[in-house]
Amino acid sequence: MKVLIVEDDQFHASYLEDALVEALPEVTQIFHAVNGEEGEKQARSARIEAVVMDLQMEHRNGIEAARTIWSERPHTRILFWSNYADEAYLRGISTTVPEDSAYGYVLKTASRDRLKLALRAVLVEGQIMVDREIHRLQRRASSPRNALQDSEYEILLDLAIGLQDKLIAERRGMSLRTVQNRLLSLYDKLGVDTVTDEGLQLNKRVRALNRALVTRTINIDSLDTAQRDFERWLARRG
Amino acid sequence: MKVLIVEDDQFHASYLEDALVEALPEVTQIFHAVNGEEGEKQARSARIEAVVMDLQMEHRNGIEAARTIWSERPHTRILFWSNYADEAYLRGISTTVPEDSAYGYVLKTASRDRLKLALRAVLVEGQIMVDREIHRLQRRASSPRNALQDSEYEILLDLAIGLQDKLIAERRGMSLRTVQNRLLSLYDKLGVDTVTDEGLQLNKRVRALNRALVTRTINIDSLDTAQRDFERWLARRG
DNA sequence: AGTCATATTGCGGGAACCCGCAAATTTTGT
DNA sequence: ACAAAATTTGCGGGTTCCCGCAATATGACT
Repeated sequence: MKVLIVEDDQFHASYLEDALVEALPEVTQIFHAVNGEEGEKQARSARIEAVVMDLQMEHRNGIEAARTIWSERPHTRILFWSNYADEAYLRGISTTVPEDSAYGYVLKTASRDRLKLALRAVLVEGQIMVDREIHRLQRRASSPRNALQDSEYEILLDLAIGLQDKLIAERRGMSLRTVQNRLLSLYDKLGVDTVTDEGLQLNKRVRALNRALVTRTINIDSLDTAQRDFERWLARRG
Repeated sequence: MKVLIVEDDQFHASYLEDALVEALPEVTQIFHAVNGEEGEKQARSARIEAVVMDLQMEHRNGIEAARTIWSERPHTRILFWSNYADEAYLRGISTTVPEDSAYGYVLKTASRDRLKLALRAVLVEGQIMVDREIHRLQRRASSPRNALQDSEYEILLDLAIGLQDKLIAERRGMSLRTVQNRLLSLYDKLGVDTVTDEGLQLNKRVRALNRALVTRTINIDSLDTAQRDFERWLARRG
């Protein structure tokens, strides 16, 4: 069995490799990549079927790499291994994972035993395994109150890359007023208090982005991704 | 010699400890802390004079911890050890470091040898040692063109936490128009192109925050810090 | 002292933003 | 299928934002 480790931090990579050989005797070969782009290449050329993937990486992040890997070989089993329980990454995963492929999500703070368990469950047994901490977030994200629905999340990203109302309306096919309504509920859900105790006004848009970042609803990677998505849309639009 | 390691990632902490005992035989005791707050406490209670400090931490980041440690014992030698060459952290350090204390800045991607060298240079010899990558950033930050001056950086933070022009003007003691001028040059220096190739307009404020984050001029920690600074100012203002 | 560069400030106007109100449309529940 | 609930949309107005223009103020250099 061939396993690919995609991880830019050398310490974490070697720790992972150790855990891997301990936990899975069936592993015959271990490949390494230090960023998403390289990960995609190796997965392709070595016809990898099991991957352990960091999410935060310099060149192309784990979500994007997973997306292309799955598009080329949908049965690839991918265990995500990340520092944070970060809603931005979660959304990326749940919209990406193919119908019948196995994946898992483990935090780097998990014990070695739990990591080994997840390695076996996902890479060998083909199960779905998600860290409880993450799962809590996922539930919150799918409960009605206080959580962003996908359409609101899209608009949040649009806002975050600096689109103005009119442009968002065009991109998402809504009227101007609807966009503004969405923004209102976004402000509400993000807890944007536009007025301080002293009655001072704040800039809502900036405040919304600020809150979204601080609460880890989005992260800097997602700004990057959203920007590229937008540019692709621009190009198609002509 | 007693050394305190402040680092929330266990792998990095143990790697650091290994390097420390290899490089500095004069080390007699090693203390550990997993966040800034705990770091401050240990430094105080154990009267630590040498610290290796991660910058990115959950509870209180390295800059803030260093600030209080230095305020209590200005001769403490601190080696910062961080993942990123991040301008936001840099500004924090250069405004914090006392006149006659030693410090250093090493990237986690540096080789083990370079780390050991820095450990000796800073903690034992009391020298200043800054990774070349960082130094490049520092120079760029102090060269006239294209770099933010401190007053612009302040305004960037104000913008980033959502203050409107009028409030910034009050806080910084300038006229409204001056604030707007500052914002203009800020937009310029951050490379905020408000207009896409297709002639579409973008929201400058949000765009500015976006760019500042993506170029690592500021980071999410600094949003947090700036917010607290603002609240302190609010309280004083009454 | 005098000249030139740079910063600060006021004024004014067009565009964007925030949002209340009310009508039209879609979705949901039974 | 029908009513209630939620969403979408248009209109309009009060703010805030962006910025050109021009008058002062401040600083630097000779």
